[in-house]
Amino acid sequence: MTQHNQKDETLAADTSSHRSQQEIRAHNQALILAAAEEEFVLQSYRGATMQGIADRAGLPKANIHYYFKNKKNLYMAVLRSIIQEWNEGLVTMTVDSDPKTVIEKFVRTKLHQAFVNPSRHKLFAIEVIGGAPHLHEFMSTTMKEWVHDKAEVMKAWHKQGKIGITDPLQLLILIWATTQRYAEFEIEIVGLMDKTAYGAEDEKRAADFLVPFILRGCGLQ
Amino acid sequence: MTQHNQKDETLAADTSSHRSQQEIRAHNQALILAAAEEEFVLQSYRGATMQGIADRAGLPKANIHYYFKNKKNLYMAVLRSIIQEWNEGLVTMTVDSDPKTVIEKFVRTKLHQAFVNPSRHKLFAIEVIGGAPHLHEFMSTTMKEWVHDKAEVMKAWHKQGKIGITDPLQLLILIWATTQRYAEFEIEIVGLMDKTAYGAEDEKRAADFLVPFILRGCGLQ
DNA sequence: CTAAAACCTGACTAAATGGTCAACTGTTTT
DNA sequence: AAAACAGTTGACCATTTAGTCAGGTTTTAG
Repeated sequence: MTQHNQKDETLAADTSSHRSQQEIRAHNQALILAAAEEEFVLQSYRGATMQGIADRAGLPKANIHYYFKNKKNLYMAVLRSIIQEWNEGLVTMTVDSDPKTVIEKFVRTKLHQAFVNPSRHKLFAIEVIGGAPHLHEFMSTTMKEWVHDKAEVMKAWHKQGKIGITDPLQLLILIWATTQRYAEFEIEIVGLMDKTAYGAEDEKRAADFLVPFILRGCGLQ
Repeated sequence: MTQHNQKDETLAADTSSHRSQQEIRAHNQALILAAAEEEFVLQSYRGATMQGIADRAGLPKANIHYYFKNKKNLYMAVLRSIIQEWNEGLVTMTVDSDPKTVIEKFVRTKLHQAFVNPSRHKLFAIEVIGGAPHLHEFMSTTMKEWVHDKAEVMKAWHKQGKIGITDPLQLLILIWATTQRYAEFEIEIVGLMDKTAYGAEDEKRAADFLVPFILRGCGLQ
């Protein structure tokens, strides 16, 4: 509303001894977004309260409303940052790429994202499971294009005899399912391993299993 | 609203021309549980309202409270019915079983459950993603025992050279992830296939991809 | 230095919602 | 038949919570 005023205007120069308004704004928005992400995951949209988010961010509730018009607005902002990360994690994949290399890289990237930032994957999952009411646009444009594009590449690979997969969509679903699972079902998996949280070795353990398994499944080993 | 005509009312002994109280009770409880399941999936625990569940069941709100003490009670009842189904879908798996047969059966069973009753899988997933606050007991007893039991069997298979898997837990995670994904992410998957709902052929398409892929991954083909 | 702009926040309000209850109707038992 | 019991429901209440706002403080620009 009243907060789309000055944006960068200085970028580097800041000689003030106090925190500039830009810094404050950036800092607080990041603080709120992080708090909101956690709260929305733990409590889901309706269960999360603005007061809870405020407490987690260490700010008064009215301040949350100062930066984000309303709850929905804040939720959308969190989703937007997740989509942004999703876009960054994309592997380049062309007809001339080596399937084994590309698929291994893709699996490892997605798996790493899952272990590094499980909250985001959980939130995304909850949104999709609940019917993706706020993600329709993203899923029917960006994501669909990407999927169809990659499916074409994989079909070409198959024609060249480079890969044993005839239904690329199913493979993409499988890779997403298996990698993201470690984030989404963190509590269950950690519990089954008699731990309380993932250790550094768990991503490796997952990758050591998953990468060869999937390559074998694709007939690439 | 008032169209709950009597159904069979024949069951065994019922000479009355009206519905017996037992029938009424069973009927209404089932009605409410089904409505609650949908509502809890779509809105998540806090988002679901007793009024919403009542509307979906075609009953006045106070009637929901007559059958289920409170919201939590109702939610737990829904979870309990899900766990019951989970227990029924278990494949018998011993050291002497044939890995290929057992794994294929397991995958097909889980996949079928996912396509037949996606709502339940969605609800279970939301619960786990949100930290499984109501499933701790189930996960730390029944489920853990089952997993450790099957892991032992698979380790024995590996020692006998019957299977190329050294980390059975990872395999179980993968099978659950890939099969349940079709239920949990129904909206996304259906959207990517340019449909609005699964058709009869989609379970087959998933099975035709998944079963050979997983068997290959296990080195069983 | 000063005025404007941006930031901050305690106190308040309106709406939503879980849960209760008393009065009622229909069924079962004796 | 009639008492006892089970099911039904509109009206009500207490609590929670998103969102507002007026008046404050701090930063920035001229």
